[in-house]
Amino acid sequence: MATELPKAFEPREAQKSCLELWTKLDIFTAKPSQGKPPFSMVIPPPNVTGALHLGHALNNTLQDILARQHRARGFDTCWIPGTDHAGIATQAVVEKRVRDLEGKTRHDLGREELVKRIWEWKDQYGSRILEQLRGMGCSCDWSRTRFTLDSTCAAAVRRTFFNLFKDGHIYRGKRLVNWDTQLQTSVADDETFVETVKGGFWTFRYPLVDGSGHIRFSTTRPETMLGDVAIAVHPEDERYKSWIGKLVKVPLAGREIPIIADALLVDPELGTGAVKVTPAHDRNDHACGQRNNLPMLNILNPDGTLNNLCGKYGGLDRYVAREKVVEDMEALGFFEGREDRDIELAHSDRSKSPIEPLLSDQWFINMAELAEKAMDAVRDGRVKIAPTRYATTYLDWLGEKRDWCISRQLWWGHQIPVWHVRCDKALMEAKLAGRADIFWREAPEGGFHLCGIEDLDENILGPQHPLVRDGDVLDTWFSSALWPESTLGWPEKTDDLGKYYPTSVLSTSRDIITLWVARMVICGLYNTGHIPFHQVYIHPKITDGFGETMSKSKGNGVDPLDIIERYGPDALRFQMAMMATETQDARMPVSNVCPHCDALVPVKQEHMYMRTKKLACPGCKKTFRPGGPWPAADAELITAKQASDRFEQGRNFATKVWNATRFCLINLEGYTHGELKQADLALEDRWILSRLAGAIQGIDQALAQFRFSETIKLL
RNA sequence: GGGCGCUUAGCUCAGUUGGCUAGAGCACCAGCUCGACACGCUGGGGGUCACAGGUUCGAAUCCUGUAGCGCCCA
Repeated sequence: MATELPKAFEPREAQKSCLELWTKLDIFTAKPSQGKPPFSMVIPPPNVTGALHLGHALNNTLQDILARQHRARGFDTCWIPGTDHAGIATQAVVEKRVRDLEGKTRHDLGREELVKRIWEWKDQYGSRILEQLRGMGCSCDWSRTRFTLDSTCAAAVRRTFFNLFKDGHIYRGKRLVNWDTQLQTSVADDETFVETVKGGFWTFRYPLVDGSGHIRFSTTRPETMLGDVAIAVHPEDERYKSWIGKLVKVPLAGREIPIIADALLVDPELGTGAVKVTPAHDRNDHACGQRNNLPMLNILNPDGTLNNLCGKYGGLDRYVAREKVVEDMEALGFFEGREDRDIELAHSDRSKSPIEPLLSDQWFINMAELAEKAMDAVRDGRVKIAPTRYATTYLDWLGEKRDWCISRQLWWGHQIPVWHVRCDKALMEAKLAGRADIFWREAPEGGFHLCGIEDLDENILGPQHPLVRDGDVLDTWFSSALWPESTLGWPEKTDDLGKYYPTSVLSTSRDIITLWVARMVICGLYNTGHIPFHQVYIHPKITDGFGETMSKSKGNGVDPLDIIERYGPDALRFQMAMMATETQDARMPVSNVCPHCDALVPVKQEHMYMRTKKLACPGCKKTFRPGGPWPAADAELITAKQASDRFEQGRNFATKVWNATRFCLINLEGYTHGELKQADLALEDRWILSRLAGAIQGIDQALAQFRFSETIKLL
């Protein structure tokens, strides 16, 4: 018993021996055959692209506290770790590497080769996240580690899609996407940036068909007149009230379109008070088109030229056509003037070319029925959300029942298991009769869609009718939405699924309540008939010293390993739990550690977005690069680690515990363990024991309410 | 534009159904080389609880309004 501890607490040594001990004892592996009651959680899978920052550290610390508390209280605890393939983000990273290193685009490589490269990249870098989790001391069941693209998850994705397709929840529809005309692909909103460009603001007029006058309107994109299907005015606008319902002529298209009333699209104070409506090429117009049941006329080819709907303008680049359209309108006397204007225009991150809103074919999940069931699960209390106010976010969003667009024009992800074919219905019926693993139905664009549980042979209908697989992949959230059941082995009836599903607690960030939490409830209910988790805990967010959330693009994330290296994992965890208060987000002002003299140099707001490439230490005057998610090491400048004196409190607490233990061990030298009788105890000993019992009780109560900060104080 | 949240000490934050003199850590000041611990111990200064009204015996806490900040959705 008489082991004297070293005088100072060395977190690094302690961490090493703890990790070894934990591994040796294998205490984190859940064993469903044990008779203990289950306590299970799934980790919100971080993107394989990114390193973890303090936001993850916070969430994972809180989950670890819950896991360890339940383990200590005799639960069979199963905390499943894993990572997310993060379609767009990951593909973009690897595409950029290929472009930078080899000067090739993904089209040069081809689909198969690119996907192979991404897997290689993932195998190389994906483990970093799991190392970070281990380094933080997370007590995950590593034997059950999953990846959203591994075979277990793939089986769940396939089965879910097949069932949804068969049950008629999946349909093909049109949607406006951000189209990159140079790369000829759609890009996500967060892959675009807005830049102010010099443009024009043209005013034209269309003649009323009954000859009673003209209606004037303005536009920044004259070429879209070729796709106009209506002119909208405000229903209360006295100038136009009597014109609503009348027809006007679009001179260059020879089409007659109605004047309609739309209070949402039109601001009567702006411009002429009349707006042209091009529902296929503008977001607001598209919404207006849907509200008013207008046709959608697509006038663009994928390469940014006008298509053959545009008559003599067909084949012209949209910008050439713009000039031509203006000229022709002027020649016809319908042009009223042009003024210069700065336009806020979305550009593609990758090609830097202007984005065109374009209508394209996509796959959707119909939310009407599925969303209602997910709402019921929260309304009747089967799924509890803490803090309770976030239930509103969840219910409001689901209440809109907006259909979920699940197709993405990418190569990295679960490819949509639908094959297109054109042939006679009789052939389909003959060839596919009795096949329970294939479901088919007529496609709205003609021919048939076939969905298979396994990949389909393209010659299944004979060589005259080859199947063509849909090239799109599923939205990353589709596979994440299955995470609670897929990680436990569904659709197989595994022991894990029986014991650990539904999971006990889901701890996550509030910004994905809709994208992730709601969809997990939807899919969990659909797949298993049961909710995926009993409780949802929404944790606060860590922001930087200026109240801004940490993100990769802002460059203000802090690597937990920097903190661990300087203060130790216990300090990190202590501080994370300390910051997890009920009501608000917590600010974490950080400093760069001068790599030369170890001085702390506070991070300032102007260092955001990695604009500052070089800093001088005010102490030793030497220069370094501030810490951040840089893509690569800098050959000339050392990159600073980051630190914050906030963590000293945690470090000091860890030292205090260490020394108290040391004190006990020194005093217990020669003491043999025996039974304690309350009567023998001195008053001060009884007091200590009662305080201990009180603290344990208080902590259990606080944790049951997810009051982590309270817990730390009780310690 | 709609919704949610926040504003308490120099800094970061607690303050649960309204109820003793509004608390903690860091920073600051003073004193402590005492056998666990200076990454420590003891003590101290520091607040018009964003602002303006209201309800109440009593408001940081409840209500209304104003301002500023943040987030989500359009």
